[in-house]
Amino acid sequence: MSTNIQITPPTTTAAASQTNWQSVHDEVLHRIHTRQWKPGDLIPKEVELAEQLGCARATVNRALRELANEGFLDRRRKAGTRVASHPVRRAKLDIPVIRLEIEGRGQKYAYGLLYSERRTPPPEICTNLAVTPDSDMFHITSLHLADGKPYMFEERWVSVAATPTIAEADLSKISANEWLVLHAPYTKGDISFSAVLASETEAKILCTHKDAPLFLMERTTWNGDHGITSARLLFAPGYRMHSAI
Amino acid sequence: MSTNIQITPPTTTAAASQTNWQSVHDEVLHRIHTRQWKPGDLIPKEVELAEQLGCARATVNRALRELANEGFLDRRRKAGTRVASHPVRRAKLDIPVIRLEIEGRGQKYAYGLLYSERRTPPPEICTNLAVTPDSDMFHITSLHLADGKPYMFEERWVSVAATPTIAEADLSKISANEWLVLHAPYTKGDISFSAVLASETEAKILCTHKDAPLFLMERTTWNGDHGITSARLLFAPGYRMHSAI
DNA sequence: AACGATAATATGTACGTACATAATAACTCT
DNA sequence: AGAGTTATTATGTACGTACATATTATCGTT
Repeated sequence: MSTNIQITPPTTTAAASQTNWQSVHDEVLHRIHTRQWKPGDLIPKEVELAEQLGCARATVNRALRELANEGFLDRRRKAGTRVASHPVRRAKLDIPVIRLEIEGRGQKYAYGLLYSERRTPPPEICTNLAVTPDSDMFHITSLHLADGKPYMFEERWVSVAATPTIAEADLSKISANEWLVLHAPYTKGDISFSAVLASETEAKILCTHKDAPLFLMERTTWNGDHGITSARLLFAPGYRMHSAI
Repeated sequence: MSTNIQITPPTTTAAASQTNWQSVHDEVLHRIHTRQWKPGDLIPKEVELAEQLGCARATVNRALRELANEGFLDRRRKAGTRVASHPVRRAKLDIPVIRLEIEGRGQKYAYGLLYSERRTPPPEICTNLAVTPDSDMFHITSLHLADGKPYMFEERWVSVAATPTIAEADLSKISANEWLVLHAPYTKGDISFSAVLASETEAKILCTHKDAPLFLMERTTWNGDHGITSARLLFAPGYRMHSAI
């Protein structure tokens, strides 16, 4: 089986591109972009590509696996690899702790606890987190500010059963969000985004007017079957969430 | 031929799990979740973990690499691997072709071209896509419907230079969005989300009232240094975008 | 003490081999 | 022909070895 002639001692030479998985990745992507391989097309099998490009199958495998993750390829055993026919674009949303998001833009972060009470949850939270109506929970509302201006208004329910130590946390110093990130790991969660109108109260808190358009992020997190927290994050008018594709 | 003699899990736990990268992944995640390894902690090096878990370093490497991608670990050569101290949650947003999104929910999709003109772009599009004011472009607005009800209103500029064949596309049959996905691959793009109020016209088109809160998605895509298209997608009230974490 | 060169080291990658798995294709039996 | 079984095949994974690379740690030299 004919070695591909691996060229030379790979040392030293600033050889343009040795055949690494990244270059295979780029080459395949290039062929897709230039439409040599069109959506739906079956591309050569790993062994063939490896031979063509002069590298090991493992290397091709790595490259194609990444491309499949990124949504450019569809791969199935035995059936082979084809260019995704409906290129689902996969945007990666990094959702940082709000403090870091603000500080990352060079603004000054501040945080204020508005309200905190230990009480039983309302019905919609029960269904949301799958807890009983007599559960021991914290209800917390707080405001996050950037450069002194209201940035995000947070309303949150936290299950004490799921995170017993929260009773000891000083939530006037650290935001519930941030505390939870550090102390209450979760196994799954979901997040949704929508647009809503500001209520009278919300408007007052965010220093805007009633019926202003607000960006709303709703998050629920779980640890196994245990609902941990459910949060409603309302961003001040003008907020934009963005991401590269 | 030849039955491979499955070498059954010899020692270790009766756990049905063989040591594959997935199980290493889960085990590490478990240790993070149970706070055996806390945010900021340095975890054992790959060779040690491999020994502990009875597998090859490559297997551990694969598992840890995935965990780093998911944002749970920070890895640096020589410095080792530590639990991410500010767990950035990485939500994967799949942004499908709108038709598939609607059909995927079992609703009936319909599409109407409202307006299409070949003309030069306004200033904000020029800066947006880095094209000259005398560029040859298409300006297209259209409406996407789910079960006969307005779902999303699309306003889009497409550079003819970047996608010559669009002149031949029948945009009353296929949406510009979908046509572009199939015929104009891009190398990079960005996307942003915000909340806005419906203008008079927008309200009429989306069958809602003026000043209704609308979810706005703005997308720009590029092929290399070539701006391809810039779109403004306005979703009817009630729209929610969601994602798992 | 400051600085620069050098060694040490954990992760990153490449490769070849071997086997596992899923899905299809081919075949057999009724 | 239809149903069930077996063979085939492309991807998926595991492993050991070897080497690359980015940092950090160490050691001299000034």
